[in-house]
Amino acid sequence: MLVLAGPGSGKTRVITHRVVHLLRRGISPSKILALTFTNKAANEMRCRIGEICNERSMLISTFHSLGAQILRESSSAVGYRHDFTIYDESDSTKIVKNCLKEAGYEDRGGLLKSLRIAISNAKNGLASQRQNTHTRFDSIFQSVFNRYQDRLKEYNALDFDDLLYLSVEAMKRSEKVLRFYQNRWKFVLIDEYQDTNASQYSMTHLLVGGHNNLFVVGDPDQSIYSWRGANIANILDFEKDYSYAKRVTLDQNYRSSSTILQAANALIRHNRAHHKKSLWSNLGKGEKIHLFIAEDERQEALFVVEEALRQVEKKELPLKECVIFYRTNSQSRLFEDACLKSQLPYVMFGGISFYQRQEVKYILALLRMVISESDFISFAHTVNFPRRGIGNSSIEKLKTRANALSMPILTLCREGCCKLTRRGEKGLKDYLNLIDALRGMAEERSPLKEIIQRAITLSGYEQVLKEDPESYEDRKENLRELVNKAAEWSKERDSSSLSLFLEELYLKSTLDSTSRQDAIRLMTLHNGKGLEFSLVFIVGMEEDLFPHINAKNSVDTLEEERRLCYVGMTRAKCSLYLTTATSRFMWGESKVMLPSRFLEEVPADLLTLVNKERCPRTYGRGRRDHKKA
DNA sequence: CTGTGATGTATTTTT
DNA sequence: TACATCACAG
Repeated sequence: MLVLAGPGSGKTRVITHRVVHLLRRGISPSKILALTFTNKAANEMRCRIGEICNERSMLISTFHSLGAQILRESSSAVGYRHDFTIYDESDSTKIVKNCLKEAGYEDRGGLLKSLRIAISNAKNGLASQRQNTHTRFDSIFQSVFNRYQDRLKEYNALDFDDLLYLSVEAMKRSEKVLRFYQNRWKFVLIDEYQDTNASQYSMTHLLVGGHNNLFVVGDPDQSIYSWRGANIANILDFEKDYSYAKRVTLDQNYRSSSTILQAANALIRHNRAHHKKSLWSNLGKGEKIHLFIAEDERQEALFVVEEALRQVEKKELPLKECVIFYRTNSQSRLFEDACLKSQLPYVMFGGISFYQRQEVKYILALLRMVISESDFISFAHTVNFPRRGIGNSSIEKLKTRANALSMPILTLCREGCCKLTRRGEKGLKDYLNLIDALRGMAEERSPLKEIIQRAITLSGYEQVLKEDPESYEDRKENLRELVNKAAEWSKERDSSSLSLFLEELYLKSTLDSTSRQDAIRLMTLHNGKGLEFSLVFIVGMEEDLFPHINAKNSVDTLEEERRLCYVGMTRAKCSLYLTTATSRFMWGESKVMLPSRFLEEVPADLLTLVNKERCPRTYGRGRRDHKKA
């Protein structure tokens, strides 16, 4: 069954109710699998199902978590041990960097970044089917890619893409594995199907192979992840792939005023091939869409924050009903500052996620060394911090040696035959003692909370933090939060398994303790998908920022920007503000900005200019009343 | 090995 | 801007 569902038409509701329906019909919850793309979405679904029928034992998971689970159970089919570590983007980038160096190339002209992307694409497109054209890039790619894969294996680690790619491989290579999973889940439901990439598509196809009992929900007009491999054809061709599929279209919107929907419809109509469905609602016209034109980015931020406060008071809304959407993370700082200045409580989503903060990352890397003997990246991250006299050249020496003897890095260190400086030898011994002490605790099944607390103190990290009083409290607070999270997690799962805890943390981009706080939300447009708010600001509506300059050289990417704008607008229930600045400080200099074409694409009669009197000289609406400077 | 300061360089979106 | 890398001194 294919459900094509526009924004606000009750997509998630459809899935939750289908699950509930299955349960009521007596289907065992363990036979049901629901897949989402984000943990946030998975949690929400879990809660909503729980509210209705108090049944929590079915698997509701992201594709990546499912991949991890499959590989924990069946990784031997693809030649991996089951106790692998999962590397995030920054970990794998470090490896690529090393490989590039080893292969004898310099990272100039963004080569590193292109390689990262090429590697990811090769895995996501499944089967590294890059044609072997003999360009320079291809030869570099081949040698780096091979090294990269070797390193991952050596470190007993998988990157994010491997979680999908290798679980597909496992099912392809082993009939037994395939059968096992096909029998395990007899009902598969997928949310946001338009975001599936080739790996996810194959995974789905394989999983439902035995029964074809598949229920997907999605909206081609909300596809905003093609840059990470999502393929819109997966949803458009659904009826070809599954010839007897039924299709249902949901086009009544229960969220937004008709003005907002009209605007969004008009916008998306500028795409060549948007799915022909027009949203409608019977919630009334509501207010016009507000347009604010600021002189510069600071005025923009100030206006947005003040206006948010005004509206929230006037309409007696809770603060969390209000969101500020921006295109790039770098814009977030402006709004953070403005919120601080106006003493407006805020929560920022995305950005530097919790576990990527250096203090958290350090402790997590240390903990990973507790479970892994071969995780070189975490080793390099922790071995000389605090300073133990083991600098880059020593680490390099250890790495080459481990590689030559094909021995896990820690095992090598224990052998103690590496001819370091006297200080280095001593430092390394201290480090090993630290790891072993923590291992001892883990083996005795000490509570997670205590292991982590011990890691913080015993490593001497706390002392190091104190040296920078400026940031001490913040960092300490983050670590405290990590400890709390661990305690909470243990209690919830009734488990004190360090490895399970780490895995879950690494697959999570955020720590969702903030989700209930009553504060205004700051996030990128991408982060907003699936959410709704009474009061929405979309800021930085300027050419080259939104649509982003990098997206402007092809129609496909430009249309994706437009879909992103569509997603943003349709988050709004009753008030929508679009703001733009005529000049903006970027790359160290002030630049004159032109209003986004998306503003022109919204019918003028749906808009109202907020600040006619304050900025009389600037841009008016439409070509006709565009003032000449 | 470690710390400092100069110099260069690249700036989308994320599981 | 702001982050990474490099050269150099201690």
